[in-house]
Amino acid sequence: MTDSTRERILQAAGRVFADKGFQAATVRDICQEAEVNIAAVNYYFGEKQQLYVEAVRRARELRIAQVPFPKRAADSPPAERLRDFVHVIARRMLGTDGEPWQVRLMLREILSPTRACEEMVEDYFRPQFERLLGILAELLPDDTPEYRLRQIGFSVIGQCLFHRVAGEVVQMLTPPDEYRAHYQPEQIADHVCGLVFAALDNLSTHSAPRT
Amino acid sequence: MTDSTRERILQAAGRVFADKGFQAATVRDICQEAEVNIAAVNYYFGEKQQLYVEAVRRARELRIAQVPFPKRAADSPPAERLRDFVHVIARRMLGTDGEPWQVRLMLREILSPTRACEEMVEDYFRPQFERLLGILAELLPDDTPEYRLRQIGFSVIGQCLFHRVAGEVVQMLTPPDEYRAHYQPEQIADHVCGLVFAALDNLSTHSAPRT
DNA sequence: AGTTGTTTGAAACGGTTGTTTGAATCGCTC
DNA sequence: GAGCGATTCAAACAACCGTTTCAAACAACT
Repeated sequence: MTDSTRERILQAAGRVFADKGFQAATVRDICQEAEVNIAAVNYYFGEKQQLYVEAVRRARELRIAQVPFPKRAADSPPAERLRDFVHVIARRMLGTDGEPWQVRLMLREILSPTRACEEMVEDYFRPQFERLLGILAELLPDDTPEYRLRQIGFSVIGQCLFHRVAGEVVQMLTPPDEYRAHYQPEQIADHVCGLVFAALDNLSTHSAPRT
Repeated sequence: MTDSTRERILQAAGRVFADKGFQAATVRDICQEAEVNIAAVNYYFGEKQQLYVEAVRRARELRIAQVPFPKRAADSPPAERLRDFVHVIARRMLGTDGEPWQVRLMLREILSPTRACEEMVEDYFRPQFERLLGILAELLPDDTPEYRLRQIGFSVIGQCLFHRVAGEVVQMLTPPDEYRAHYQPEQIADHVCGLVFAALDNLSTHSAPRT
């Protein structure tokens, strides 16, 4: 919001932490990026660790604001709501709109959680995941056990997150023109939707899953 | 193989690099873990960077040796070969047999590739991925385009890798008893197989994928 | 035993780190 | 404009980093 010194430090810290990690990022790097004196970090945040925690929080806030959920009637068909959901999380994770450091910083926390992670899970991931489970419950037979809903939910998220985690390896394994043609966020979301819908169709008609 | 100084350094380096990252891991940490003098690192590897590269390579070699592919007739049904494949990569990524630092070190390379990554992709990921594509080609209609095979292949791997990347977050989002009951590597593999087989069934009967 | 090349050891080097200091500067009220 | 708290600045601090040094210990062969 305000373009104050404190805010400039927070965003510069986000960028530097995101592509170097906590240890490798130096407060001198961050302060140079923010065009601020070195002592400002200790003045505003006390220590490097605290700056990191607040930078992670800010990254999450900015990212959510950039790609909000579309307004849609709560009684629209569940298939449509699932499609919306996948597209939104794909764009949040992979989208080139906004700045990439925000998601990369969050990803670091997912991979090796620090103190900053608990807050991110409770305030952000959990409500989002509950929303997904609600949609899946409508698409599957009523007797589907909770644990299967969760497993399928993780499969949906996992397929999207994979391209954020392993994007560079995906690029090495895919011919360059094919990569450019088929690995935009929207297309990945479409593919995930297609695969999941196909599976759900089958799972809800043949009620017993394969063993 | 040999329990020489050099080998002890390599494995200690793997452990320390895996849970601290390249920068945060100090050669003093590594040498203390390996019970060798600090100078030994420079004697055997010249510099820290080179030690890192060789530690990543050793991690991969050890991990592959621990969970080999099962011998199976090449003309066995493709569905069976897919099941084998998923179970092997799930056990390699998530399995508690062997030591966990090996996979975590490889994961760091996937997330932010350094020089050590190219070799890992070409020698390990690419042949493994090609094997998967070959199986998928047998399970899908002949006119399925290459790019769709690859997308589905990434979906298979993505669902498994997710539990390695976000395992700790999954644990936070799942009731403890449910987690213990349903998130062992074998069960995750079974779930992925179930979902993928259900989708493939549907995609190969209704030849045109949903748009 | 003596010689040669390889491996280990303790100590030190220069450089960078996070953090602190104390003075200088700003923004404001009386 | 004097006073005062909030903010910025250059400089320095001790601690730690990767790397080097060089002598001691070892192994193998004549």
